[in-house]
Amino acid sequence: MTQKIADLLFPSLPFTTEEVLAKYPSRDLPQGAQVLRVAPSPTGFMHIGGIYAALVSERVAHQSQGVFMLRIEDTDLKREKEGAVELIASSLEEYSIPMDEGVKGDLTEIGAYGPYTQSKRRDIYQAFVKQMVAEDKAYPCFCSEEDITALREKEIALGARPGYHGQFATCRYLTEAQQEEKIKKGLPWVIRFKSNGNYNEKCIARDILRGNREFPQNDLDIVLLKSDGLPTYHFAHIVDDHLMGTTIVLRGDEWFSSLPLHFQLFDAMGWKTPKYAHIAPIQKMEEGAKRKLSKRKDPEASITFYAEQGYPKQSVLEYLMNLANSNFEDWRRQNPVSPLTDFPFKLKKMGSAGALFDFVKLLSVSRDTVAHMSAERVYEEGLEWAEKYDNAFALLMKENKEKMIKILSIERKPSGKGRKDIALWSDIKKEVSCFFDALWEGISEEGKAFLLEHKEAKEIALSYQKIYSSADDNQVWFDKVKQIADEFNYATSMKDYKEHPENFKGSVSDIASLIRVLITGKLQSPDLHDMMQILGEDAVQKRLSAL
RNA sequence: GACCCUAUCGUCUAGAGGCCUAGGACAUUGCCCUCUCACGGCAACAACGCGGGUUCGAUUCCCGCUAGGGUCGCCA
Repeated sequence: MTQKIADLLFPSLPFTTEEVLAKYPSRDLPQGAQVLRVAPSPTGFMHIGGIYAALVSERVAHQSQGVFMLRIEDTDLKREKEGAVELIASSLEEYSIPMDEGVKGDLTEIGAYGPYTQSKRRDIYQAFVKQMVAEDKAYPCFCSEEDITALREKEIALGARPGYHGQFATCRYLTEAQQEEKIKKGLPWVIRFKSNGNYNEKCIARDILRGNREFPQNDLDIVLLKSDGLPTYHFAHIVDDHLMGTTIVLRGDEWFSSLPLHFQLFDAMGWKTPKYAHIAPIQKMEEGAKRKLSKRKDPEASITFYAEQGYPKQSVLEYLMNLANSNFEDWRRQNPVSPLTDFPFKLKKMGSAGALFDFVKLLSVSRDTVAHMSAERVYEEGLEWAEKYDNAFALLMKENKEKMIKILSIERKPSGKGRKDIALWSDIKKEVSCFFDALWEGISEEGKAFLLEHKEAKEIALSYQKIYSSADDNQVWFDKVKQIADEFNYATSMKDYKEHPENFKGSVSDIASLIRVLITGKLQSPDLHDMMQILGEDAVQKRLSAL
């Protein structure tokens, strides 16, 4: 009976649902393989939470010998921004999150279950929606925006639940003749789901992370197909994830409440439901309260923030992985140089409460990550960053490649137990500034304060200057520092000093610090002897006599 | 308003009735090491939101309360 209406609504579709289904055979995958996808909207903004979800999804898929897809959910033309798809695809590429199927940075698509861009799947959705109308599982609705607003007001006034449901779902009760008349009149329409749910009865929603939860059944006749002919999220989700063979739908928390609806839709189509995992959004602390990272208010919500500030991508990934599975850091200690992909990630170990993004911890993770890198890699990645965000410094780095690598090599050990002064690529400049006249900013505030505390700083510097030689090896170098210490009545051994501090003006530590301040401008630096070797005799002499 | 989710040190968390005197990491503090700063090592500080049950026993199970968060769109 309703076939007539279905034909009237969709007079010319290029294929039937049977033909579509035939083009999407079930996947031939090993036992236990999972198929996951990440499905962002091209809004021109790449949220850090999107990378988080993608990282986790990719791990689950590839660890199980499965498939990871990138699907573009562009069914809302109003929100779409130019270049947004490229941004999404290239972000995944930059963060080394490899996808097997989907849209690539150059906008081409790979994979046999496409297209992976929803706006290119319009006919597919329409074929299924047409079938639903024919089967009386969906119906056209001619309500205008004003009608819907009026309906809501009426419901609220009556104390009823808002929404298009039950007796309030006016278009549900239109006769076929009425439908036909309205269609022929050219009234705009949408297709709504004819829900058979009863709000007063319960249903069970299963979630991998939260377990089985009880919900009221869904009785909302939600929109399946919008007046522009594109599907809503709900319908696109059902159709795509069925056709593409998704086995686990990993998505944000905000979808949890839609679970009864989605189960109901799968059921109406006669399809097997995938498993679901809802993850909590990343939060931030503001005025003592946690709240979701907002793309409007929080620059750190966007991954461009991390790129600009110079956060190494590896560090961000390590931190996110730690947020996802807190035992990651234990594993990392045991396996300091293994690739991230060796970590046995467990979806079930993810927490269900929203995690607070902790920049102090991120920085700590990053220092550690960088400490494990070779000087060459630090140079290369640092240069890559500088070329985008600090041209002048990039130039200097390129002109002084060998010297830069020598500087970065000081106290750098493969074990990662060496220097930890670089967390961000933008830190490199500060750490090498004393080696280049163009960057040298003189003695820092703390350094000046230190010098003021030591009245005889100038004499010490001059005495030391006389005996310093760049030919000295580390041992000789330090013996000379001690010699100066002795000369000015500073303890040459820390032990002596600690036992009888009253016998000395200070310790060799003060002498070393004094030299360090004059040479590097700072109170902290990697190995002083090595620093002075690289600086060279002339520059050292100049700095020592600068007081 | 209705429905749903979440709740352990400052932060990320471990914990799935006795293994908990609640463990780890970051941060903080102290000590040690050392040829200086750092690195590293050791230690300290520091938490089960509140109230009822169930139980011989509850951080763990149940019920309230409270506090955060989410959903209720022709946005995803």
